[in-house]
Amino acid sequence: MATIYQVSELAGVSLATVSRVMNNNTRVSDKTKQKVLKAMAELGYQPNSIAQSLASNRSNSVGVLVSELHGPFFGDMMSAIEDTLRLEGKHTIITSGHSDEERECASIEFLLGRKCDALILHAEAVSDEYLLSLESRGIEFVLINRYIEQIKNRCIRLDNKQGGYLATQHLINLGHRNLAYISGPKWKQDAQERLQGHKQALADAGISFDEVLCFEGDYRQSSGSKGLDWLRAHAPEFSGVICANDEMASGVMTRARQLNLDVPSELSVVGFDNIIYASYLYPTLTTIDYPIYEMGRMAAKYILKQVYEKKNLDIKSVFVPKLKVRDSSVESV
Amino acid sequence: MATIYQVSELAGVSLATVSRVMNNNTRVSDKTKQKVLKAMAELGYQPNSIAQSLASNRSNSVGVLVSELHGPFFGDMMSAIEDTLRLEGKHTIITSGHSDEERECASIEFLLGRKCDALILHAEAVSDEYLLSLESRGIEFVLINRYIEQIKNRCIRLDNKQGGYLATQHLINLGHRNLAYISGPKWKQDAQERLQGHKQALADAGISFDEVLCFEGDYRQSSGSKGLDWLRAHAPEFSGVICANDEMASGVMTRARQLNLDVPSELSVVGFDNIIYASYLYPTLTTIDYPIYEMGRMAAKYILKQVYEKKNLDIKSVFVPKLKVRDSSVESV
DNA sequence: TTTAAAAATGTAAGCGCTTTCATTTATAGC
DNA sequence: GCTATAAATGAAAGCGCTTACATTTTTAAA
Repeated sequence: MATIYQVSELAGVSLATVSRVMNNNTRVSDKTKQKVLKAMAELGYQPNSIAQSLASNRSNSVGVLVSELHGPFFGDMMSAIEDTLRLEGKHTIITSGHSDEERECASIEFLLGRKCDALILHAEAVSDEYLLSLESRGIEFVLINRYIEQIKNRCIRLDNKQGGYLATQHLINLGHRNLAYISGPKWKQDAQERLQGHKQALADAGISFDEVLCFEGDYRQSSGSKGLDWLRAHAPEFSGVICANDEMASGVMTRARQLNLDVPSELSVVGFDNIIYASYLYPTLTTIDYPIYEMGRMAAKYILKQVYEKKNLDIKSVFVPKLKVRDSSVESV
Repeated sequence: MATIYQVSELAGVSLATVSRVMNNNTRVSDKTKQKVLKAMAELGYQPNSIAQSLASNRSNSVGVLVSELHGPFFGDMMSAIEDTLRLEGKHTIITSGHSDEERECASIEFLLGRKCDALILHAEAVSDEYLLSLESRGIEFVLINRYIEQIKNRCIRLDNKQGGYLATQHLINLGHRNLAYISGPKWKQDAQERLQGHKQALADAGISFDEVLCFEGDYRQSSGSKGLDWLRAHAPEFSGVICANDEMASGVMTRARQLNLDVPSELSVVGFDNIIYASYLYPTLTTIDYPIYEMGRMAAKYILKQVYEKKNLDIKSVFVPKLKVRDSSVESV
């Protein structure tokens, strides 16, 4: 592997000059520049990124923390981030935190140990204080799907409350009055917000919220099934159920089928996220679209702008959810 | 950020000694070791991984190439790899190649430029020659789901042919004689092998293979739907369809429903891969289990063994597919 | 004790770049 | 042609580690 030294020798210039043409910022005469470029091509020179990092104190890598590496939601998020960063020659180091405080923390420190220039975090379990402490440590980062007032400009988020509102309003508009809700884990911010939106929609329609119509799931398929069972056992009758994500909605539909409860004629189901296979389910799932790809892209842009000084990037921090009506919800009879 | 120099000063030893306790391989007396450890703790010292990499000519990072960052299949693969490598303090740089020769190539060179110690590749589009050239460049890598005779020990793969065989045999055993097949893109090795298995199973059952019962899809949901339409328009009657992956099978089921064709009573469907939501579909999908998580883990182990000299790791290169019977396939009437 | 071998520790030369500062060369106004 | 200034280039000092080799200390056999 050729080094900068060999290039400088072949081109008959100093190291500094070669370095300059590589980082084509400083003024180098066009003539020498061509000489250097020619030498580089001749030697098939590739700068050693490790050495660059050490000397410039910049690794050109950004660390990403997701909850899980699998799952359609995070897949889209990672895709968006990697696509965007790669175009600028930055690389993406991905870790998963499994929604666990300790593991999220360990992942973040791991990324920092790797000298990432910045972090993009989908951190669920770690405390606000910890995140704020990153800020005071001078670490560059951006949060996806989390809101902390003190650092709101670092938060790329969806208006989850509005999403919860839309989902519930949709069923109310279809004439449903008795609605069940399957929530995500209540310690998660997005779960809380979605539930708030649900309550608000009920209130605005003059329907009172009933605790017994609300089941706390864990965002996984199985807890949708479990939730439906629990609700049927404990709650008064209901004609529709709103789920805080699509996977639980899928669980509800699966279980409903086992119970010979027809979706949507006997039970309308609404999900949240609009993950790819929401439209593969039967019936296809009415849900709230979460523009995670766009948000991932935006997070990457934020970093490009703040850390890598790319100009002309408009940063938008709050995204608006949209109702996606499909076959799993119909008018109440 | 404390450096090794400050540690050495505080501990009253030389740089070399500090370095030695960090890489706790060489002999350092227990007494000095404790002194150094204490100094490190006191300073909150974290080694600079970039400097380590430069000095040791080892980045402790492994590059991973997948086709897509999203999708349940690659999600599991990445999970497995990251989980395994992280335990050893290695990090994972992920890129996607989108099944496109140029992009796969660019990704690989990108990873190499980042000085990855090794690569784990799910390369579909790049040529055998290119991959062989990596070998001769002295690059450490392992291939997932691809077989090249000359470097077979670097290939972690599933017996795709056997999988195709099992899927078809399953329907034959259920009494089906008229079977359609929806293949993946024929230029992909796994698609070819799966189709071979299908043909073999037909042959072993004394059924002749009919080109017109075989549709070439692109592994995506939509081409399953398209395939079903095409087959119904062009092929003789069939009571079962084997799909080269689950997504296309899902497409078939969706389209069948639209056509009022009942699965499984009028059409048995079998998929391949056993991705997570194969069991969420309705009816739940009979499929071939692809132990991608185990294979990802194995690829990572291969690297740990070959590149990072971890001992006591058994490497297994060929994995065996298993039939997973669910509700989408029944006896032929 | 004496001494040779083994164990522990230190010295210093890189790893391949970036970047500050000094020096040389070109440019232009007179 | 001669300066004053700007532009281009070069020299060299790091960045924070690892590691070959040299040196010192310990251990144990004679």
